[in-house]
Amino acid sequence: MPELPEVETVRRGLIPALEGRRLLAVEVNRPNLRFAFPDRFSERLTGQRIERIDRRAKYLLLRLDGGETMIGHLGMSGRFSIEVDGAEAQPGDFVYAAPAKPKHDHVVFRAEGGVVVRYNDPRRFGYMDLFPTETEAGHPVLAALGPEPHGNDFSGPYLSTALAGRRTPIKAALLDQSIVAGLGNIYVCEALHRAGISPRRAAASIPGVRAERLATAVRAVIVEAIEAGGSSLKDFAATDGSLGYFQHRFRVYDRLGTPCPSDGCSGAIQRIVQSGRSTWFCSTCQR
DNA sequence: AGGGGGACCTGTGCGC
DNA sequence: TGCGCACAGGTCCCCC
Repeated sequence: MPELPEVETVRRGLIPALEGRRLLAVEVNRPNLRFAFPDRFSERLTGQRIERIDRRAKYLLLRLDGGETMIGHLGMSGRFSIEVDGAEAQPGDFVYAAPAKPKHDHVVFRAEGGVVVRYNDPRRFGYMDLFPTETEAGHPVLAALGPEPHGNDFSGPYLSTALAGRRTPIKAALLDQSIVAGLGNIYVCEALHRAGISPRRAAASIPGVRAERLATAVRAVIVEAIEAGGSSLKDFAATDGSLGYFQHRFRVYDRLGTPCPSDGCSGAIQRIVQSGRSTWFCSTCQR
């Protein structure tokens, strides 16, 4: 499912269900997702109060009152759903849609107030770990991440410097989480189209004003997508079962053959493959 | 060292 | 209807 806007949407959905609540039980239904769960995963979570839920790039960070943080990544198909146990549900409670196939409910979190949060992930590319919060800066998956695309550290000058000397296509560079953290295939395609830059162009050939334009496009597409609740492909739903609607604003992603939406452009959207992944773009206005 | 390709998984949609 | 293939929002590892 998730790039940064979708993960942020999930975070916002989990907050009312979990923040301030203690975990009463955590069922782990298999030994691993993409990697093995850490030692005593369930035991270390049980009894902990979730003080806050943060996000870094595509990672969710659940801050526990015992001093550890649970980190989670949704991979390609991970999703959380929330239910409130019928007996404890109150009018107006966040009673949320159940996921499709229970056989892929790999982790079930039961919290105070009858809250049941299920992690469902058919492809199991997701990931969960626990670490002492004070060691966060050295955590292997977090240490090398670049700046958030809508944060103050991401700018035209930063991007220009980060891309210097890179022979790789700009499409691949923007997917590199150490350059900018949180973009995936959708938002890279969309940002390059907005910036009028070809996905095939060498990253190093985007200095100065073009880097400024690209950074602006990246920021804009991420901010708009967060505001829209992310993009819902297939049956993706946020934790509350609602759908993001940014997919209706896609200009190029999965739009092969449709007219280019750029003002005054007579091109049509094409699809190519780069590093084994689809890229959609307009070769008329993206140079 | 940077960059490309394959691997990890299951599900779905399409053409025949 | 069934079958096989292509493809899917991510990232890690290996090899050049």
